[in-house]
Amino acid sequence: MSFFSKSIRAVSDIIDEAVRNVRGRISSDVSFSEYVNEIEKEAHRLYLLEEKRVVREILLKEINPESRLKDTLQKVADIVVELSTVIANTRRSRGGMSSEYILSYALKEYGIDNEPVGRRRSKKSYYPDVAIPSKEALEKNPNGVIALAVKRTLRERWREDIPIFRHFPNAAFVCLSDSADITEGKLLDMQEEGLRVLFLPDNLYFSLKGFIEEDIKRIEVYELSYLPRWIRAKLSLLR
Amino acid sequence: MSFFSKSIRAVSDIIDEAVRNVRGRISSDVSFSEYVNEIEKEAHRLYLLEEKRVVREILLKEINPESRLKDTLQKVADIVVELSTVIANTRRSRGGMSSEYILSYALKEYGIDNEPVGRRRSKKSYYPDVAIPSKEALEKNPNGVIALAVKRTLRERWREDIPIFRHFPNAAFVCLSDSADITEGKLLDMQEEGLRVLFLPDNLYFSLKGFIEEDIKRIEVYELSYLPRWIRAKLSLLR
DNA sequence: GATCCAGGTTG
DNA sequence: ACAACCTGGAT
Repeated sequence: MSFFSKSIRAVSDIIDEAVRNVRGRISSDVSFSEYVNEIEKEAHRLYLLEEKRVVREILLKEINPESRLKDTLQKVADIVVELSTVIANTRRSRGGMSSEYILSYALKEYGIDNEPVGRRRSKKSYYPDVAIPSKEALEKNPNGVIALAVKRTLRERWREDIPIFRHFPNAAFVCLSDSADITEGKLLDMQEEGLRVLFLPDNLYFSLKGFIEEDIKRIEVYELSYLPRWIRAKLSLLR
Repeated sequence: MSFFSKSIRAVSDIIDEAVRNVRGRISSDVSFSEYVNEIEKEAHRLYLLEEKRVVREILLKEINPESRLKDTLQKVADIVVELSTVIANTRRSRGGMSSEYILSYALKEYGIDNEPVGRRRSKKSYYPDVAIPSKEALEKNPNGVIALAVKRTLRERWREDIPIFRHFPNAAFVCLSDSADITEGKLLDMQEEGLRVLFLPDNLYFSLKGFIEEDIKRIEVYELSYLPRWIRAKLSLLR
């Protein structure tokens, strides 16, 4: 781990603060989708503040503050290039962690027992990101568990999560960011590749509702705010 | 496109120079795997030089060279953060393009007609990266074409390429970098998920040969140097 | 050691 | 406009 990443607050720290900040300012009748997205945005804002703070710290540590740029250009350029990789990949990893934690947290708030699966999947690489009610159930009772895969944005990466639909009869793919890159073409591809249950942030769902009702017959597509009710309905069937 | 990325030489420019440089220094009996990996490394080296040149250019353009760091810290930090995203993602995109071009180029050198498919796949998102003998054949004669998916490194992204094995009877996954992250666990997962033909750089293949022969029965795993011969054998069967 | 992609660039 | 890249370390 680099100096950069070990100087930044833990993901859970930032999520906790984001939750406190969002709680203080939203109304109690906010939808599940809005709640999740508000936390996500606030956590992102906090992270970027953190990031800039640490970058300034590193620059001051590595370069004499009295020096002129023309004399340290080579060194500054080296730092930029080296930090680029670390900053970008820290963002990636933590962005993903954040999504999983936020979804897990919000579901608990809505009374749904669940456990984030974490990176440690060893043998079972097709495991989901969030297990309902628990990770243990993934092993002991795969037919009685609800398996959620979550991504902030999609790109082509949604394909990586298709296997959960073959391994768990009750699975769903959750797209978290309300500015995620979901398109009609992607929905058609998802349908073709075996994605079976999809939750989209409310705004994205409603903007695609017409197309979905017309052309997507083999995926159950729902608005994110329906997720807690969908889970409860599934759980009552599984009981 | 940012100033950064439009100031860097085109991918094909760098590959061309890399090929010239490598040609001038390798022996004529080098293996296909070594040839590909030498080009890949030289292209990478040239790219990093380019990158640093452009970073220096940007710093000089954005910041007064006479200024002291303590007076421009905020601005330098802003540039670092902003450039991080661009630099890292330019690397990603171009790294991928380079792999596809290099493989395509090397196959042509070995007398095998092929066409890089490019990003434009519109409807057919399960298309491969390199089509033999042509992109046109992907549509017109999917059973008579050889479809290659190529990645520099794997991470979990190899899963994205599994669909080519369902869509093309003659398909192979090619792992290009001789320091790619291939492991025994990944080979087992690939086998489980339906990857059927895999080419690994010679060094990686031989380091895993024992495990492969013992535990990987449902993937045809070959050393990269065998690829041209494998393609010719397939082509003669398809004819 | 598998998975993330606080994601812009590429064609 | 859009799908695919991951010259990839952090988690």
